[in-house]
Amino acid sequence: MSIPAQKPGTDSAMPPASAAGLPAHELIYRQLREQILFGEIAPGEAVTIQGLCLRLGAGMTPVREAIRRLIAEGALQFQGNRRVTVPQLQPSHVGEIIYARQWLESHLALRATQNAQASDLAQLALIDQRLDQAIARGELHAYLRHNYLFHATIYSLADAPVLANMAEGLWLRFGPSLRVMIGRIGTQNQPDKHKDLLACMRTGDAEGAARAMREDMLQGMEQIRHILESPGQRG
Amino acid sequence: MSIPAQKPGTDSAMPPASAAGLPAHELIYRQLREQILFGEIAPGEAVTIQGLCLRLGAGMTPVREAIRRLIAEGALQFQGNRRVTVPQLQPSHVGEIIYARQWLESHLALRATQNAQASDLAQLALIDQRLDQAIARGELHAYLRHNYLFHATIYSLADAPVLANMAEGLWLRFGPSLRVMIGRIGTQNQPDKHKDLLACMRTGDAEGAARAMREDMLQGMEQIRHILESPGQRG
DNA sequence: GGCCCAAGAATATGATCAAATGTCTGCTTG
DNA sequence: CAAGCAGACATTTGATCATATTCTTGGGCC
Repeated sequence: MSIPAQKPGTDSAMPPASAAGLPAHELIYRQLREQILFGEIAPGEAVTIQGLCLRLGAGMTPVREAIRRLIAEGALQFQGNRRVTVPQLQPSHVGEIIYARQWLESHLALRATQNAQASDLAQLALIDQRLDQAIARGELHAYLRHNYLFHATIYSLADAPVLANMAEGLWLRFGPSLRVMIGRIGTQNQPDKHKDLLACMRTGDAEGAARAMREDMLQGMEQIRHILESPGQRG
Repeated sequence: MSIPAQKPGTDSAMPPASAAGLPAHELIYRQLREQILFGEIAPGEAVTIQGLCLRLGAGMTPVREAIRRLIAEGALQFQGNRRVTVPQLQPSHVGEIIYARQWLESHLALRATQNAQASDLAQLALIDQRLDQAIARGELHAYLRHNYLFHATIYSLADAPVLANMAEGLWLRFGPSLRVMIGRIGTQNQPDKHKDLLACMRTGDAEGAARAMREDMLQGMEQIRHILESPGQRG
């Protein structure tokens, strides 16, 4: 996704308010994206433009633009006759996503290992530590957010904007189902390969990092596939 | 307010235009997409909302939605200060796209071979025949369109919507530069592997089809990379 | 050369029009 | 007489437009 370029403003003091100065459609896009990835909106749920206008207290135009953008990214789908919903992930789609993430994420991890500075590794370790906290406390929202942040940080380290963009796009597709899966199984039963991955990155073992990333991804995706194929689809 | 809207049973004069009934933002999106892929708008060129409103004779809202969508797909980029342009492809991006298309297109060709019916193969052969005509006549526009159509048809045959979507998204990124490249080199010097690919598909040799597709892609992308790295970037 | 002002373009709002869905009523039929 | 279906209506929602507002930018003036 495109992080808007440095504010061409005159001053140097960028206030910590992250939401300052950005256009409304950008803010709405981010809010909706968050809610789809981590939050309130479940797979299969329908969203209405006017409902969002009320919920977010915004006008129609920015909401419409944000929705178009999310549809283009696959986070929402146009359900034929004017109805927009969060897509239900199909088991066959999981297979496609696994195939794509295998070569995307492993390559991104490889390149990130080659580029990573000590400060980057420290930041990743911090994120992973917070992730462990969220697991221990069973905090669903924090778990999802930090897990995503861990991967997204590696994407940005890879210095491969096109591939990173593709990988982030895939998160929007399986993210909602990931949330359902974790919500049902719990954060406790989520072993990850982040420690292995970080160890490889520290020693510069790019191939090993790629392998760890691939295994980490596979673990999660197979659980999603299992949930989707089991009876008792969401209600 | 209570004017009973006559049910559209009073048809009689339904224009055969295929573009009928679709919302304006969808039509504008398609027009812009065409123009970026095959047509008038060159890499680096800036597009203004109001300019498009005049050129396409549409209101602002549909134009804005179409632009957001194209930005999300990477066909346009948000140039910081409220300026929207067609991105200039960087040589490093070409490397990323090659890496992605290797996996994507070969897999899609493999699956398409497994799914293809005789009628599908006939349609592909027809497209390729028209492509050869365009090459022989040096028709740039027809060449680009049929080349894209050939690949897009294979994507749709693969029955893998997520991967096909990713592959089509990549076309929007290198399409404009492909047009520049062909425009400079000419259609004559564009050997393709389409005949090999079709032969493999006819015999059910999925692996061979994947290999041919990969080689076809590599030929084109390397030429794009060469053009980008050569002096005299277009202006 | 720097600052102010004006023009133009993008953002955002609300209103208006059209279409679709869901409901309600009345008629027909078993 | 009750139940089911059909047709119209009303409400909800999406699509589009005209307009106000803000921000950038370029030129003119001091």
